[in-house]
Amino acid sequence: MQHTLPKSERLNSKKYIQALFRKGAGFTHFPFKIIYLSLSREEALEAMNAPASVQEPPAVQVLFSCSKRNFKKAVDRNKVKRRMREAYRQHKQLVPAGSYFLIAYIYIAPEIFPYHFIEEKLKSSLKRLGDIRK
RNA sequence: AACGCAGGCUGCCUUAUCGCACCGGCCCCGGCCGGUGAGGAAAGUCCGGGCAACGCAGAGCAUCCUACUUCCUAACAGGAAGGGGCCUGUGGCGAAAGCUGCAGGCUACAGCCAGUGCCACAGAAAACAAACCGCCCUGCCUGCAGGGUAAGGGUGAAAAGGCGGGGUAAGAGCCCACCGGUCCUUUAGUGAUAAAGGGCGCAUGGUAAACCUUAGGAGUUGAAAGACCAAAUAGGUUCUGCUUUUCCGGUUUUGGCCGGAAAGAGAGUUGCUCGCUCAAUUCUGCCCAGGCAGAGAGUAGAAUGGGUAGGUCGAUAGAGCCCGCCAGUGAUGGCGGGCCCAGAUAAAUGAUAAGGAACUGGCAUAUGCCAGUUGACAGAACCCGGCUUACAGGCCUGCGUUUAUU
RNA sequence: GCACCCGUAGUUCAACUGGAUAGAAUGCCAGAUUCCGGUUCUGGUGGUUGCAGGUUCGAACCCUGCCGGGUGCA
Repeated sequence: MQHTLPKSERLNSKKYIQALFRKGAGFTHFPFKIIYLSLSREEALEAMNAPASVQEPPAVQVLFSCSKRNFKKAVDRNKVKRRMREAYRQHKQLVPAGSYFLIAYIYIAPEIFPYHFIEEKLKSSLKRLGDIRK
């Protein structure tokens, strides 16, 4: 499996973001809050916003966010989101394939942690997600 | 040399691997190859434009903004140069007050002799005036009355030009010299203004970041503007207010028809007024010859309810950047040459490693070795010109203080 | 992205559109009342008027720049 994270694997549909936050289940795994939602294949395809030529949607569409309340400066928000995205890219093979999912990672800690801490925490959170799905 | 303050410049570089966004090319149509990829403030959103829409965006009033002069600019509340005022340092003259040269800094700096308002407390009095103490004159009942007086005291942030001399009963620009003020003239300057001369004894303190006056300027809304494509749906329903008019001409459908003119609820234009533009003005019934009622239409307001949550353009070659020459004190402008430099849209710049460079500390002092750090403020969102604010370290300039040397 | 509003004791509000110790309620503290607590009464406490400049003799109020909080807009 490749360590890539193209646009098709990132959630960008306004409609499905709203659906995820309204209907999705979630848990807290410090320093993240994780919300996930299971989809059918057709829904996953629509959520991609991709051209009609694409037939197979990715297993997971993910989004990363952090609150403006905790980080007032845009630089800090960008830094946190980039670190989360990098950690997810390195370890996304931990999510087992088979069904279609939307996942939101929300950073809830009030301070910025170094990359390796975030990486470890994200790894363990992905394992926990896999257990839930079983 | 060290420290502090102010201003300006800079804001680590190179390469590799993995990954992200855009552009170009190839082709087996989703992969490969190549290129490019945050800032001086991208920030605050405080000014000024471009651009776009508003049915044509005209006049007056209101409202808001600006305010020494000249210039620069697409424009500006920005910038440059200059003038006036204030402050600091230092030198000269002088007994002092003060005057003046040089250097630096600050300056929302039009008008309170157009008008109005305000100036608490204190004080006699806070502005066409006015007598508390004091001073002087007169009268007599010898401590009171009448009068003169703004030099002195006291109050206050501020007391009716300042200071000296004359003058006087005591005083007072009452008179005079100097300084200040104001008006006029001349000269210099594009101008603010400056200098000189003359008139006026000068009856008119402060406040316009108080109302206001004068001069100049501003239409409103902002890319969630706006244009197009696709999808969906219902320019839906209910209630309330207002309007739905008049005249002229023709006519063998005469309670009708045709043509013309005015009016017209209301809407749009910036808050108001005018002006301009748009604008339903129809049908049926009854009474019987111009009225009533109903429906419909237009319009304003309120309530209630439904759909979409995608894409393309706008949108990245511009008042653009770099170099040189010329004009100008300068901001800036002109000419020539070269260059293409982010365009995302739940929102692209990250992670890791190596080398160099810089700084800090230690050993040691041509300089080498070892260790550590690469840090501050901060992330484009239609684009420009400014302003303001934030900023580790390094470099440069100016000023001040201390120490050392000459 | 754009437009707009508001900052006064710990809290909720005043302060005559510039005038002197910035008030009131509540809260907190102490005392009185009670066997104790509450209620009630008395006294006290608490403020860099968000911050920094400016205008003025004088600023919570006027002007400028920052800081913080909030609201609306397809």
